[in-house]
Amino acid sequence: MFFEDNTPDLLRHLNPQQAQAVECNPKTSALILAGAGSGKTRVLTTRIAWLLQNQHAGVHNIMAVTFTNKAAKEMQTRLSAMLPYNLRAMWLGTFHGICNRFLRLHYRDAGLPQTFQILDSSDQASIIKRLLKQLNIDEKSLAPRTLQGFINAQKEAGLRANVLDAPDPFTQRLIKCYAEYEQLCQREGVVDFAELLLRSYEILNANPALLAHYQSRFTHILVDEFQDTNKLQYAWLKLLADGGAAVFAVGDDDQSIYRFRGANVGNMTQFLRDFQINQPIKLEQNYRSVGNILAAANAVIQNNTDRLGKNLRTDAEAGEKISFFAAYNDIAEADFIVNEIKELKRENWQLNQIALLYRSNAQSRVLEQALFQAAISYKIYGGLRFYERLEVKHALAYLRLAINPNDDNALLRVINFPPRGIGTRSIENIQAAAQQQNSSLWQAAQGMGKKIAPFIELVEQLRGQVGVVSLAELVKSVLDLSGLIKHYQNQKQISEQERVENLEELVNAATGFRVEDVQLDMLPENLADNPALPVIAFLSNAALESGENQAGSGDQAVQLMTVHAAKGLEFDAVFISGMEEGRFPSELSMNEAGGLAEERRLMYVAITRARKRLYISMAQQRMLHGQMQYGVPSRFVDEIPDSLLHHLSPPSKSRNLNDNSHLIFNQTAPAISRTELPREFDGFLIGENVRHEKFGVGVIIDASDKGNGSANLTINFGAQGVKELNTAFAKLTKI
DNA sequence: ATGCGGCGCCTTTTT
DNA sequence: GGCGCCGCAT
Repeated sequence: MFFEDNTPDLLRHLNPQQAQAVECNPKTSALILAGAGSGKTRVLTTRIAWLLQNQHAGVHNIMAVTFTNKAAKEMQTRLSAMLPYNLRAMWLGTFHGICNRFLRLHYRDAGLPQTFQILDSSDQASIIKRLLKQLNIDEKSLAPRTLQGFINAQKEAGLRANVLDAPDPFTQRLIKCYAEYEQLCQREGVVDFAELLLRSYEILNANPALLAHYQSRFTHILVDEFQDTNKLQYAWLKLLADGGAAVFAVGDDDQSIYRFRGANVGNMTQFLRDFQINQPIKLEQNYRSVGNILAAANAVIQNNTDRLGKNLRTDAEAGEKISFFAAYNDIAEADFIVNEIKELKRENWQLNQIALLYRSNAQSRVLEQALFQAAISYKIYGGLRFYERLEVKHALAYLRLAINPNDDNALLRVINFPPRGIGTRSIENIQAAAQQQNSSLWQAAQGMGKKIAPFIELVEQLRGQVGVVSLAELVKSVLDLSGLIKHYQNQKQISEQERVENLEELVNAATGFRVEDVQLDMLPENLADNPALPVIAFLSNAALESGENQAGSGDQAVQLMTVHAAKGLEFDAVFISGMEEGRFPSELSMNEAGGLAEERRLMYVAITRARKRLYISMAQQRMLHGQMQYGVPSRFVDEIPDSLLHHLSPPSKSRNLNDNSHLIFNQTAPAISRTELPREFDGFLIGENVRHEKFGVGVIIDASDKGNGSANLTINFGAQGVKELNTAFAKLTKI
C-alpha cells in the first residue's frame, strides 16, 4: 500500500480489517477497536513487523506498552519468532516497567536514589498505617484503606498534595496525610506504583531537552488494552507523542474492567479528538467462540449504553447451548462443576483447557475443596502470589536493607523477625529518636543498646556481601544469617514447612535470575557499574511481577481464577460460577455511578473467554465471610435470551423428600456436609427460589409454621423488597 | 519483653 | 475466615 510492500507474507493470514489496521498510514495515529477474540495481539505484532520491514521505523524508534507482564512477554515471544532483528533497542514492557527503566536512567532528574525501591500495595498499606500512627490519627476515624485509595486516585489524576484543596475538614486531613506520605517515601527512597508513572511524567514535563530527546526517538508508540489507561497514563502518552509520533492504540471499550483503579474509557474518545482520527478501525470478526456463546455475549453487552458500537460476528457453527445450573448451595454448585469436569475428562477434553471463573477470590475455596476431593488437579491464579508471601517478603526486606538500610519499611518488617528480643518498646524508642533528629530508623538505631547491636551487625554483614558474592549467595546469606530459615524449620506445623520450601524456592529464583533477561523491565546501562545491580534488578522484578508466571501452564490442571485475571485468555470450556445477584454483579459496585455497566462488561469478558462450551451456575445459599448469604439468579443470566440457554434442573430435595428417594439424596449429598437436612415449611425450604405473580422471583430467607398446615415465609424479592407471605394465600411457585 | 488466646471488625476486582 | 488489638501469663 505504501511504498514497495515487501511483506506479503506478513499479511497473508489476516482478514481485510486486520490488514487494513496493520497497513494504515505509518505517519498518523490510529485507534483499533478490537473485539474479544478478533486477533488483537496478532494485529499489534504484525504492525510492528510491518513498520520494521518496510523501514517506516527502526527498532529503537518503537515503544510498545502493555498492562501485564504476561502480555509483554507474549508480544516479545511472537516478535522474536517473526523477525530476524535484535529487539533489545525497542522499549517493550508494561507502563510500570517502562517508567521504572526511565526513572533509573534519570534518577538524578527525578530526585531519587539510583537504588530506589518499588512498593507493592501491601508495602504501601503498611507505610500508611505507620504514618497514621505517627500522626496520632486513630484508624477508626480514618481507615488506612481510605487514605491509600485517596493517594492513589490523586496520583493517577496527576495531582500532588500541594495543588489540592478542599472545603471539608475530612478531605483536608486526607490531603495533609498525602503530603506527609510523599515526604516519608521521599526520605526512605521508595516509590509506589502510581509514583513510577507520575514521577516519569513530571520530569519529562519539566525538562524540555529530555522531552525533545524522547519525542524524536520514539516515532512509533503502540499501546495494548488502551481502554484500561488512566488519565495519567494518557497524559504521559500524549506528552511523549507530542513531537509527531504515530500512536497505534488497540482496545475494546466493552472490555474496560479496571475503572476501580482509575482506568478511564473516556480516553478512547479523547484520543480520537486529540489525535484527529476520523474513524476507528473495527475488528469485529471473532475467531474464538461458537455462535451461541458469542450471541450470549452480544446480548448481555447490548444492555450497556454509551458504547463505541461494535458487534462481534463469527463464521463458526452455533455450537451447544449454554448450560445453566441453579444449585441449592455453594457445595452443591461445586459438586455440579466437578461432575461436569469429570464428564469432560471422559470425553477427552484437556484439563488445562477448562477454566473455572468467579467474581472474587473468596469464592475459590469451596471449588478448590471439591476439586481436591475428587482428585482433579487444578491450578489457582491470583490470590497470594509467590512474592507476596509473608516469608518471602521477610527475606526480600533483608535484601532491601542490604542495598539501602534507610528503608524504614523493610527495617520495621524484620528488625524483630525472627524474634531477637527487640520489642515494641525499643522500636518506639528508635522511632522517637529518628523523628527527633529527622533521620531514618537505621541511623537512629546506631548504638542504641545491646539487643539492637546484633541486628545492626547482621545488616552490615549483608551489606558487605553486595557486589562481592553472587545474588544467589547473598539470598542464601540472608536466610542463614538472619535465622529466617531456621525459624521456620523449627516450627512443627506443615504449613510452616511450606514456608521453608518457599524460601528455598527463592534461592532457586535468585540462582536462575539473569539480569540480561530482565529486558522487559529494561535496566538501563548507567546502572551497569553499580555493584548492587543484580539485587536492584531482582527486587524490581519481584515488585513489578509478583510471580504471575509461576503457574506451569503446560500441566494438565483445571485453571481457577477471577474474571479479571482471565482477561486476555481463552479456554475450550468455561464455567462461570456464583452467578447470583449481589455477587455478580457485586452489590458493592451498585453504589458507584457506572458500577453496574462495569460489572456487565466483566460478564462480557467472562463469556467471551469460552471457545466451545460455557456453563453458568449459581448457589441459592452460599457461606461467605462466615455468613450465610441467600441469592437469586443474576440479572445477567436474564439478559441472555432463553433460546440460548439449557436449564439443567437441580436435584430438587423438597420435591423428593416424601418418597423413597433418600437413597438418591444420599448419593448426591455433598462430601462436606455443612448442615442437617433442611426443614420444610408447607413444602418450602429456606433458601429456595420462588416466583410470585406480582413480585417476581425471590428467595425464602426465613419461615415459620402457622400450625394449620400453612406457613409464613419471609421472602427477599430483591428490588421489590422483602415481603412476608402466607402460603395459604400467596400464589407461589417453585423455580 | 514476648507469646498466645480471645474478641470484634471487615469483607471486590490489580499493575 | 482472616487480621489487628488487648490483656494475661511466662
